Amino acid sequence: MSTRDSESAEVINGSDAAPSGGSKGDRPNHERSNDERYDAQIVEKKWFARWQQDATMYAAEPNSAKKKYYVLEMLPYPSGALHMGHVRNYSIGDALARYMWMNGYNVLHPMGWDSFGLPAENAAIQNNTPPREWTLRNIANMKAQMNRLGFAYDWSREVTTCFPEYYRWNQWFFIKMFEQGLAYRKKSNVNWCPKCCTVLANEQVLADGTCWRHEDTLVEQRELEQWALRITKYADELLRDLDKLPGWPDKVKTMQRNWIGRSEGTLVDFKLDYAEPTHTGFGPGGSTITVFTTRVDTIFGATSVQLAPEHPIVKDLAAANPGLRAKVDQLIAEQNKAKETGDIGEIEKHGVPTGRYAINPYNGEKVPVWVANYILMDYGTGAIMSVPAHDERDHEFATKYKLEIRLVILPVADDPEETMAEPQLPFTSHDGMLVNSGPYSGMSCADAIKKMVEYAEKKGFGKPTVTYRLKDWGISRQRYWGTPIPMLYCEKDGIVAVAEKDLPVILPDKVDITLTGGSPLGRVPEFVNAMCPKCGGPARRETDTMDTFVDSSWYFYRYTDASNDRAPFDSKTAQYWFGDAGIDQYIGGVEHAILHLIYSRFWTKFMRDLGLLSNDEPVGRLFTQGMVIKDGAKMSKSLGNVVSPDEMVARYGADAARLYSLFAAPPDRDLDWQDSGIEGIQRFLGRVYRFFVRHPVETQLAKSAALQELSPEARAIQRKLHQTIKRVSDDFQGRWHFNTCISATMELVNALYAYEETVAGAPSPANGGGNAALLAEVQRSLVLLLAPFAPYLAHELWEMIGEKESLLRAPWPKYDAALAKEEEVEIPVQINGKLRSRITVPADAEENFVIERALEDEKVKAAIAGKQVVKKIHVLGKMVNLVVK
RNA sequence: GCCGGGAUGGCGAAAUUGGCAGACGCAGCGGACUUAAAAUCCGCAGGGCUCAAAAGGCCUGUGGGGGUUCGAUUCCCCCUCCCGGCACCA
Repeated sequence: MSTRDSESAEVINGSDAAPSGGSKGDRPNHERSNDERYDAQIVEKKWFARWQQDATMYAAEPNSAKKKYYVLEMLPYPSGALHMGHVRNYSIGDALARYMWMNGYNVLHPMGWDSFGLPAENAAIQNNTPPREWTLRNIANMKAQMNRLGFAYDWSREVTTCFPEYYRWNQWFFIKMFEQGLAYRKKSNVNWCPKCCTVLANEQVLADGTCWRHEDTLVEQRELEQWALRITKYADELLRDLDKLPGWPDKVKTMQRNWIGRSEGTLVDFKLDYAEPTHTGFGPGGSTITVFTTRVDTIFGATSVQLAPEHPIVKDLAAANPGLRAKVDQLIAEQNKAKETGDIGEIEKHGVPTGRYAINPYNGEKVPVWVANYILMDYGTGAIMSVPAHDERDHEFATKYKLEIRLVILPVADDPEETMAEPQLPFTSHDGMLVNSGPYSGMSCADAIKKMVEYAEKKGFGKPTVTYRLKDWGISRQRYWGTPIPMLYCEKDGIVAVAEKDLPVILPDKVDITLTGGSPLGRVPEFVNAMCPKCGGPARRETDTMDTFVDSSWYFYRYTDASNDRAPFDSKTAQYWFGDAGIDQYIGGVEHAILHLIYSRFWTKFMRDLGLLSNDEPVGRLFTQGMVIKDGAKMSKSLGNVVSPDEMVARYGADAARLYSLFAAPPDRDLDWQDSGIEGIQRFLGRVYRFFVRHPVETQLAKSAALQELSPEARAIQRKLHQTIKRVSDDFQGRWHFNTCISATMELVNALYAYEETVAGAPSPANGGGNAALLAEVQRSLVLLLAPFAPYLAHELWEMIGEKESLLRAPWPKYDAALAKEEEVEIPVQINGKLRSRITVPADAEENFVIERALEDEKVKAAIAGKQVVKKIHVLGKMVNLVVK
């Protein structure tokens, strides 16, 4: 699923990092400080080893009475090594998963590999390593990296899409779609990337006409027959159901809306004029041109009809007219070139008259029929009515070719005099009044559209319609490393699906994958030659493979029942985890806003209609994290600003890398990586650790001792603790600003150090009494607050304070409003909105009391001397403002 | 052109409901510890002016301009710049 991973394999090197510290000889003076030093490498290795033996601590509990929570990060393409974007993505998900566990939920938090795809083939060609081998080695390496980073995944549910146990269900789904007419063969102009040597889906071509994997390579147009999935059947539902997704970012929903591109309009038949019979086959009563328009109200201003160069009528006309044909071929060439360079929006408009006329059914007027290079055959009907007065493109074209421009809409203004003023052309507003439009003159645009559509329907020359920009999903790929399409071509029976009992169609191992000469599978006779399941005769296998986006369209259902060999998954189990609303929280990059996130919505609706699911949508809440950048630019090899997670782990530890990626910016914003920043985090972790070393507490103390008789300083710490619990919990519950969760925790630690400084000896449990018990409670809570973000350190401290139960299942600390409440507050006093003084009052002091105190304040007295207080504003606990004259 | 998002110290950022702008961290400066350094701990710190200095005081400040309000980083109008997406889609 990863877009453009070019990082090569790097072996995790955390295990052979140099030991920190560096003191070799006897240096008794520094013994103490060395004991206090936190060595992340040693501590993390210790817990890493334990976690490998106790993987079950992460597993979801299927029969639990707890409430379920499904948190998921987008699965990576196994490119070789994790990059910082992955670390950020997974740190967010892991923190959330751990938090939800600690809050008593039954959490599903799985991981897998989107492991089919082109890079494996390209690597195979370069290094002479089979794609499977290369892929599996990368998976092993990246899994080791994930484990070293301490992400708590339920590996018992691991999904690897290139395994037959998985892709057989791709084939199964495909056959179901074929049976229902949702998968079909289609000959059309398709996007062809000369570097990938394969067809691409529309979604995989970037705005500038380049390939999503090769930004320097323009995609070509080729006419090919290939398999397509009828996603357009769900176009309307895909659009409507976006309204059911309040947990999705507006940005993503807007992008999907634009992509689906629903447009309501009218189809209108223009009869081709037969006054000039020709030998082209269009005699009297000849052919009809159906145009699509969203502005039928402007039809009395139509002064020509424009056809796409590839329109069938143009083909017929050109066939009989070599002069026209040459010009049309020229227009087609211009259009293709513009499509390839992505400049279709800036193409210079050209057109040629066909010499024929069409009849406007509303007024019987004959208008010339032209062919123009800016009309697209694959949108609407490939034919438009041209209204130069009210459409920018038509206006430009008509001006260039001196076609008539006829005003039929006038602007409506408040002032009736202005209404009649001639607008600047083209006047494209929908807010207007019709003129020069026969019986419709005087109507508003909206009314006219209604009446005109009614009339067209009554007379049978037109009807309302809806068109979409969204096209069916072309999924054939002329490459090797993908799911074989389970179809056969039989001379007798034609196109036949592989029998279900014969699934999976296994992707053969030893295949010549050179890029030329069509689909590699076509060169494997054992694969190609098969038997027709209908007649038993010889049949040829389909040799194209599926787009890898098929793999990721339903993988998250497979996690719920990953080893099922009778079905893609068990419906009941999937229903438990998906509920009605889908995945509770999905986290990934915004680059999949269109691709993966629209395909998987489509797949869910298809599976629902198949009876496998009851949810309409796969993802209830979606979070798109920002990019990790450095020196103001996205990390890339060519810029040389790549930060390697392995290096960060080796140098600072996994906790520091994770904590920094959450601390440096709110997760939805881009994160500017600074090496000095992660050093600060390392210092913080050491600071926490040192405090625990200096103040060893037994956790039982926190549970047993009474918390009364606290010194004022201890009471302040208690207050700070509960304020911190509130801030961290609120941010988890609400807006997910982990940076402020972490800074709040830092403040608590700073307060602990200040406490230690102020009250000499007070923190020691040797003092006994309430203060020591409180300190134990604070330290225990601090570990819990850190656990979602820095699991290694948290586990180490948890053990140090004598806790035995699993930290991952320990209950999240409870916030106590009474304990968090300040007794006294400092209130700013403003005079005319400017800060002049501060007074300290009891937190719940009444207004009169506070204002009285403010007026007694020396600085305030000086500021208002000789003036009259005309207004007194008091906001409880916030401020006082005195307005004086 | 259209649709999103953004602009706050030297830097990353915070201010959650209109109420002390700059929490927290980085970089910086000063101090303690040390033979020294590292590490650690403590402190200072938006800009400007005033004051011998300090304390203090005053002015100013959240991209720019206007507005609403006792009070605006926050709400409204206009503008500039940056990032992302879409774009002859009829």
